[in-house]
Amino acid sequence: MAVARTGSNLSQIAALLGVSSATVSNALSGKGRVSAELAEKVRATAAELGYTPSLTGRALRTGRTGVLGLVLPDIANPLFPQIAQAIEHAASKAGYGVLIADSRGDVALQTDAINRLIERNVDGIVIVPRLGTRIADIGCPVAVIDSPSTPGNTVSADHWQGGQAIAEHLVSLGHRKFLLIGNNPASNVQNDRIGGMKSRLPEGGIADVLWIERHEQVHGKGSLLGLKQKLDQGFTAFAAVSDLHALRALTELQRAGIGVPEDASVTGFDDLVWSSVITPSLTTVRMNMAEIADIAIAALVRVIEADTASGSDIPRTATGTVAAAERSSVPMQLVVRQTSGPPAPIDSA
Amino acid sequence: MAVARTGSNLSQIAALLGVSSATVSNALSGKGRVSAELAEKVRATAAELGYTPSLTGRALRTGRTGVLGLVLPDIANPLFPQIAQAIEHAASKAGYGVLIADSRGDVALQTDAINRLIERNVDGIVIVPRLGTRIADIGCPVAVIDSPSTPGNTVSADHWQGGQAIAEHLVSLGHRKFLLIGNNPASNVQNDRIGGMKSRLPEGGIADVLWIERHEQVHGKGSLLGLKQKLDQGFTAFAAVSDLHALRALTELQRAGIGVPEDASVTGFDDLVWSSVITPSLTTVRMNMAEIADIAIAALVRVIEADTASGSDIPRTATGTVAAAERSSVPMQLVVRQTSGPPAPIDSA
DNA sequence: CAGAGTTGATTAATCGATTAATCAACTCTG
DNA sequence: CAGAGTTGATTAATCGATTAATCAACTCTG
Repeated sequence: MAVARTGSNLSQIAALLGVSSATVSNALSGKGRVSAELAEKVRATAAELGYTPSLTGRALRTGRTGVLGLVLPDIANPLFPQIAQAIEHAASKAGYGVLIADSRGDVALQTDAINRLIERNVDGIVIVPRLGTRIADIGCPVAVIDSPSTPGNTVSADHWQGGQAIAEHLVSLGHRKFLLIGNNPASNVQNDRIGGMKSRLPEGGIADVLWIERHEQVHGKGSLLGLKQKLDQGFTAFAAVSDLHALRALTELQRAGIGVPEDASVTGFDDLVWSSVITPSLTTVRMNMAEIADIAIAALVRVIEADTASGSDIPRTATGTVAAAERSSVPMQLVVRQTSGPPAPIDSA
Repeated sequence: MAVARTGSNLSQIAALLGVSSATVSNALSGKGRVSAELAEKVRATAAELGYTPSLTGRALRTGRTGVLGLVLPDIANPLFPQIAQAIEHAASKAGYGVLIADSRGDVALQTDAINRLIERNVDGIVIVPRLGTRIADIGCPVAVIDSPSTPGNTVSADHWQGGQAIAEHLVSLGHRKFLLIGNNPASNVQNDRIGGMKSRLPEGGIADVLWIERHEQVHGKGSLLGLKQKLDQGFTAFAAVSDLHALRALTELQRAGIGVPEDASVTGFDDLVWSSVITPSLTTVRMNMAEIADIAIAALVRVIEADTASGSDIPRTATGTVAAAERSSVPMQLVVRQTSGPPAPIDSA
């Protein structure tokens, strides 16, 4: 029944050296009192045998699995790869593995996903909540990556500042009449981005917001956004809250024979993989996911280790805390490419 | 030190009922001999206490962690979310968790990623290998999702048949001169797709292949593909091996003032999220990822369970087998949207 | 009704690592 | 040189679940 593992365990090393397994454990962890020369011998034999500690054995004894859960409710989110990669890398550096739990885009299943992770005894959870979802007290340390304006947010990109950066860029090019394209007004992220853009409007500037979900409820899914008419109304800058919607706007304008960027500028958010290869390539704003992930993991690990240190007398509910970080927002970076340019001279004919 | 867990374990239930923990274990697993009424009482108290077995304890004893690893070396792959979601769902149905390991797009790091998973004692690994990588004997059960033409492939979409479906569609619309757009000729998936498309060429049909990576080595990254000239040379159908490249082609054509689909048809592969919202929406081919994942997980679980059943006397190397499935390819499905249409009438002026 | 067989439970070992408690052998110090 | 303190190790319990081995109490059968 016992599985043939990589071969070595503590007692094998111990037997080989004629010492107790406790001594081997102490030597390798550097915790107990072991003479320098014996410790060296232990390390040598461990290396020779290719010993890797059984995380299962350790987990059973210490109560910590060394695994974090990652919950990304909005699977359709094209940022998924970037986020997953960054989190995995940051966690791996901190000595943790990452278990994924998908909620198939369904808000109700988000709780299921979280429970599945908890059943597997994850030490903590990183969650990028679906729009509007409040993270209830879960009973295990959590780091939330959403937006700085969300209560309980651990760390996230500074979407507001990103909006400002895009708006400043467009304003400096001479644009005055903006169509801001969002998807769902319930999203904190989208609201921050739009708020940031609006906050940098020049005097006399105009910024209408087009919410795609509302538009589609009226005109049907995948319908045109009517950007040609907007252009005729004098809008020259089409600033979307995501590259996804920017792409939609760009192709709709191109299809209508409108030149980008000569006749209209288009901008996005997120710098998705294809943003740089389309023609014209997309001006956008990028988040520093690596840094966000590092901060989130660091904050989470801090809570986990504080939990363990404080011992078992603390009631479980107290451990259901949302991790806090000193820096809760990371600046976004403007990426100027080809879809933004000065507005066409006004047709004063 | 002991962590305050959800509260209940086998011995607590046992103590509460005044029986031994072995009996509780037997009652819940249905393995040993337990009277029907006692079994019922055990189940009732277990439910009452909200007992969930400690997977760590079980793992230590049985040598199986109930966790699978997922290796997706090409993180930039926009299919990532779909794949991860499908695998997680299939694994979850089979009672397994999914640990991710990212190799940051680097082939060399693929091995690192795999080793990290093995150190965490995953029971098996699902891998979508990076182009051209052969999966060496890993020392743990593996399921490979690549392409039917790859040796050692467990299951994958039938990329060849997908290519045929797209080609048949375009041929039936009247196209005769195709530009097939690929990225890297070392990719089995891309070669299958292109091979499939070529195999359905009508008599006298022409199909050139444009490999983007080679093109960019000459003309620089993100450079134009020169599709306008191709159109002038009589090419009417631009069939890419991925939606990503189809999007690149589409925007390049649109930017050059060429109407899609009136003047040229464009098709992709994969049905990525944005394919349906761009204008015109993209004709493409979709893989049935849910079914592929189900088959892959089923095959993997079969190997894992066979391993365990056969006991520990079998040398470890024997367990490094690639899982095989009865059905190793799953048909792709043509999705006709707006970017494909009949070719423009020949300018016989 | 003796002996075999069955039923329903318990005992005790085990998976690997960690760690508090203990202990033997030194080394000091006054 | 007795007693306190230190050093370097071992002992043994523990985390939770599983399971082979054992056992007591029945129920048959010839």
